[in-house]
Amino acid sequence: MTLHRPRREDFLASSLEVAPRLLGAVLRHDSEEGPVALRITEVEAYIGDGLDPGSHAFRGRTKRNAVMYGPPGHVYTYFTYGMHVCANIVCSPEGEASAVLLRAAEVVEGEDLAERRRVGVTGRRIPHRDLARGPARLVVAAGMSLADDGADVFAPPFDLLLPDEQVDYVTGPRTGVSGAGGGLAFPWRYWLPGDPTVSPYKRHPKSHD
DNA sequence: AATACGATGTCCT
DNA sequence: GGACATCGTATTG
Repeated sequence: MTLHRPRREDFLASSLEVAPRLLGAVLRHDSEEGPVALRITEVEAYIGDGLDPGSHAFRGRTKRNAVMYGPPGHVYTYFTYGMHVCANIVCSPEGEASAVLLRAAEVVEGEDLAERRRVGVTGRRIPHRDLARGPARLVVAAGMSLADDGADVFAPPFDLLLPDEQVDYVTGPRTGVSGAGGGLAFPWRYWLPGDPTVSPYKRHPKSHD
C-alpha cells in the first residue's frame, strides 16, 4: 500500500469518516532531537455539541477544547488524569467540533529517540510494540506536548501521509469512555485487526484479531 | 494475568 | 466534591 500527502479538504468530513482513513497513515514529527514517525494503528472518533456524551465538546466550547472548533487538520492536545497528554487531529469545518483521538501506533522511524523519550518517563526499557501503544505513550514517543495544541499537521514540524486506499479495519466500543458515551451505542473505536501495537485491553475480548 | 492503586488538571454539579 | 478520551508500579495468582 502506497501513501500520499492528503489535502486539508480531506479532513472536512466528520471524524467518523476520517477515523478509518487514518489507520495505516504515517504521522511524522520532527524536533531538535530528530524525527519520529508513527504508523497509526488505533483511533477513536469524537463529535461535539450534545451529540456525543463521551466528547470533551459534548457541552459546548470551553477554553480547553477550543481547538476542536477550529479548522480541520490541526492538532488538539489535552492534559488528563493529572499527568497525561493525549493528541487528536481535528476534523469537520471550522465551528463544528469533531476530532480523531490517536490511540496507538507503531514507531517506524526514530525508534531510538522514541525509546529514549519513553525511558525518560518510565526509567525502564520499552519493548518495540509498547513505544506508542496507548494515547499518552504515543504523545511521549512522538515528542509532542501541550505546546502542540492548535498546530497544523500540514506544516512543519509535522508531516502526514495517508494510505491511497482504505485498509481493512475493525470497530468497537471506545475505551475509557463510561456512561452514556461508552459501550455499543458509540462503537467509534477503529483499529487494525491483529496489530500488536493496539492496546491489548482494547482488543475485542477473546478475539484473535 | 489480573487486579489494585496513586498521580492530580480541567470541567462539571 | 467527583468523574475523566490514562498509565506505571506493586501485589497477587
